[in-house]
Amino acid sequence: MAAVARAATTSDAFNAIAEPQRRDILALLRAGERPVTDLAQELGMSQPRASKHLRVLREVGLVRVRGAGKQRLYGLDARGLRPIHEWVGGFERFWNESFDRLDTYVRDLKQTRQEE
Amino acid sequence: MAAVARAATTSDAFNAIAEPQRRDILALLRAGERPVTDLAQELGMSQPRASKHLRVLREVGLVRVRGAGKQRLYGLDARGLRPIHEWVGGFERFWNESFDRLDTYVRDLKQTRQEE
DNA sequence: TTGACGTATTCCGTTATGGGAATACGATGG
DNA sequence: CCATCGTATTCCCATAACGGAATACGTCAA
Repeated sequence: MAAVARAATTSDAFNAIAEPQRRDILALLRAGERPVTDLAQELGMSQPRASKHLRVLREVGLVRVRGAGKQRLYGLDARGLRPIHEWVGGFERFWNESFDRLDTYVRDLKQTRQEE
Repeated sequence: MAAVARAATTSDAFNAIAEPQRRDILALLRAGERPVTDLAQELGMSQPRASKHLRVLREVGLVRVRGAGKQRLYGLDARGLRPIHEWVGGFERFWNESFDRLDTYVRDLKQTRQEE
């Protein structure tokens, strides 16, 4: 426990949605609650895997579980996505406006020789 | 090269912005182009570290570099954030609407005993 | 050329993540 | 109580990812 290594982890919404499969799960859940098996099958992944992803999603609060008899129904709790939407939204004017500036870059690149 | 292990990597915008420090960098760049040293200092991180983060951001296309004499100026290219904004936006109605549904959950939790 | 400055990269160590397989749990129906 | 279904967890592996420190590069000035 000397070096710090990886700083953050899969403990916030940003990280949670960085995983494609988790995004898929969230997307599916918009249609309504679903048991793990359902999701796993629909997404073509093993049940354990789906469970793991759901765990992460649950820990960050993007998903809720509800026991329904023998099953456990997972449901979406999108509130955690709002901060993300807002953060990204803070760049909205840039992805429209930035073209002028980009032209400058592009022009420059021809002599700067972009590495890689 | 048997087990696949981690599927995706830090090769897309979603992953890029999963890192708090990279988000900070992007935020700073909204003010305009900046050399690495500047960013590093302002964010209280070492120069190598800043360079590494900028590399990731560059590889996903969220940032552009431009050689300016002895320096290299980094600039924002927010276009890559748009898809993210849209994806997350797809959940907008849920973080407002979902309260009704949440009530159901909450009511249920009292008997289901949410683990952890 | 040499030196200096600004910046990128490499090497190393640590951590954590995603996946697979097997297994442990929990609840329900007999 | 037992078998079973649905689901979560554990164990293990391979890999990638951050961080730090040292170092290699590239460019410009003298």
